[in-house]
Formats: sequence, C-alpha cells, structure tokens
Amino acid sequence: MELQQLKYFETIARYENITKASKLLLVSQPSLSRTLKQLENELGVNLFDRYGRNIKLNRYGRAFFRKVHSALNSIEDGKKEIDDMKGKEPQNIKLMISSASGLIPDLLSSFREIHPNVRFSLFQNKNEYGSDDCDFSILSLYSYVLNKSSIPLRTEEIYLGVPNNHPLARKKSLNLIEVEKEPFISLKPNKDLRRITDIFCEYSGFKPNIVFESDEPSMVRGLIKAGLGIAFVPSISWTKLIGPSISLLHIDIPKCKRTIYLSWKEEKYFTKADKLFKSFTQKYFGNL
DNA sequence: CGATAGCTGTTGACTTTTCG
DNA sequence: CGAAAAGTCAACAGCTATCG
Repeated sequence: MELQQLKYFETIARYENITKASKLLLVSQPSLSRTLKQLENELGVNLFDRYGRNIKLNRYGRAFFRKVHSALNSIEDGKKEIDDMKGKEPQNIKLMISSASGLIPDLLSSFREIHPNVRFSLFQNKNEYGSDDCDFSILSLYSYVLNKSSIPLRTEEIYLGVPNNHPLARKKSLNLIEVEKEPFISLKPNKDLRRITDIFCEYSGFKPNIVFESDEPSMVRGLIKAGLGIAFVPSISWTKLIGPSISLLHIDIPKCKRTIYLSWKEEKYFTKADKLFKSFTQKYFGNL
C-alpha cells in the first residue's frame, strides 16, 4: 500500500467521482481507476459501489476514508512540525470563516502588521470535510464547536435593526414576539447567524416571515435602509456595517446573544505562527 | 418511443518513469 | 541495465438527458 494510492483514494472518495479527482490530481482518469482497483484488491473489498457510470462509497470505503483522511492530515502536520523546527519562513495559516466575516479584514491586517511573514488562506464555503483541512475556524454555532478544541472569543448581543422611520424605531427595547408579523431580512439558512436567530424565533413561538434572503451582511443592511424589512444585527461583528439610518433595538425576551469561537481540530500541531495567531485573535476580540 | 449525444468508468496495448 | 510500476491513449460499455 503506497502513500500515493491513499492520496488518490482520498480525493476520489471526497468527490465520489474519478474524473473530477483526476483533474485535481493532474493525472489521467484511467490511471486513477487502475490505482483504485489495486487498492481495492489489496484490501480484498470494494471501497465503492459501482452504479453504471457512477461510483459511491460503500461502508468499507467510508470507514477507510475516515482513517486515510486523518492519516494524511497527520502527515501534513508532521511536515509542518519539521518546517517549524527548521525555522522555515513564511508560514501559512488556513482559516475557515463562518462568523464575524466583517471583522476578519481588520483582524488579519492588524496581525500582519506585527507578523508580516505569516500568510493566510481563507475559506468561507463550508463543506463536509472543509473545516478539517483548516488550521482554525471562526464560528458561532455551539454544535460545531463540540468535539473540537476551541476558545470563546467574544459574546455579543444581537439587536433588531429597523429603519429610522419605522414605528418601532422609537422604542428602545422590545420582546421578540412583538415583531412576529414583521417582514424579516435575513442571511441564507446555511449561515451561523441565521441558524441562531431562527432558534430565537422558535423559542418565542413563531417562524420569521422572511421576505429577503442574502449571503451578504452588507446587502441586509441595504435592504433595511431601503425600508424593506427588519433584521437581526449582531452588535460587535456588524458594527462597521450599520450606519445612522438604522436604529438598533435591544431585545428583552428572549436574551439574544451569541458567542464567537476560535476552534481547531483536537490533534492539531501548533506551529509558531499558529500560536501567535491564536493569542493575537483572543486579544483582538477581547479589545473590541 | 427510439435514436442520439454526452458523460463516466473500465480495459487493452503501449510508453515512460522509477528503482534495485 | 532491466523489470515493475505508473502513466497515456483509444476503444468500449453502461447510463442519462434530450429531441423529434
């Protein structure tokens, strides 16, 4: 069993598609098909079920994939550890951003002022295995933090943002149930903030009437300004976005808060750059 | 409904690379 | 150098979607 076979298998398994894997790996498709078959022969089982022109991981394949994936990650960590020992510069940090994306540019530029040798690769589209490949994730969904190592960076209140000319704008605070019938502007359902605010509404006993959905906080702001609805606005992560034309209302019931976490995979090896970034990020959020 | 085009994975024949 | 491994190309088989 060769390391290369395992790398090939991992890519094929990730996409469940040999052609796609072959393009990524820069080898021909038949070559991958053969390598996979060799591996399967050696293991004495098929790792994929073949359905005509398609392949799909079977139970053997899924079990094997988990081990291979973690083994390959471990090897990557080992390489980093050696680079670190050699004192090789610059270093690269892979960062997954699920929350507080508006704060990231400032965080990173402040960090790079002090540590210009550290480079970053940023990822925003979560996928099943995505965050495993990253050194760190910034996120706010507690369920994602489970089973990982993490530290809370900051807890922030979540306000209700309404246009200044809205009747509610005169109030300072309210109970969430009061806006049961209001048109809501919201992020897409895959966003951390959206999932949390959906839970707030559910807790209050209603389903928000969402009339606009966007990927972008800045679009949400624009839509509030234009008077098209109201929206949940996290107090710290969106501060730079919200101008004077939007009023922020405190929500009394329920308590609307979220915590932003920095997380990493448990067995992760911390390079010098990783350690610097972790402590810097902690301080940065503490000072906001 | 069948013909057809377009994918995708497998296989055979062959070439290139690797390694003892 | 020479065998084995790894790769390529071309042909083929099986499936899906589309179109008249």
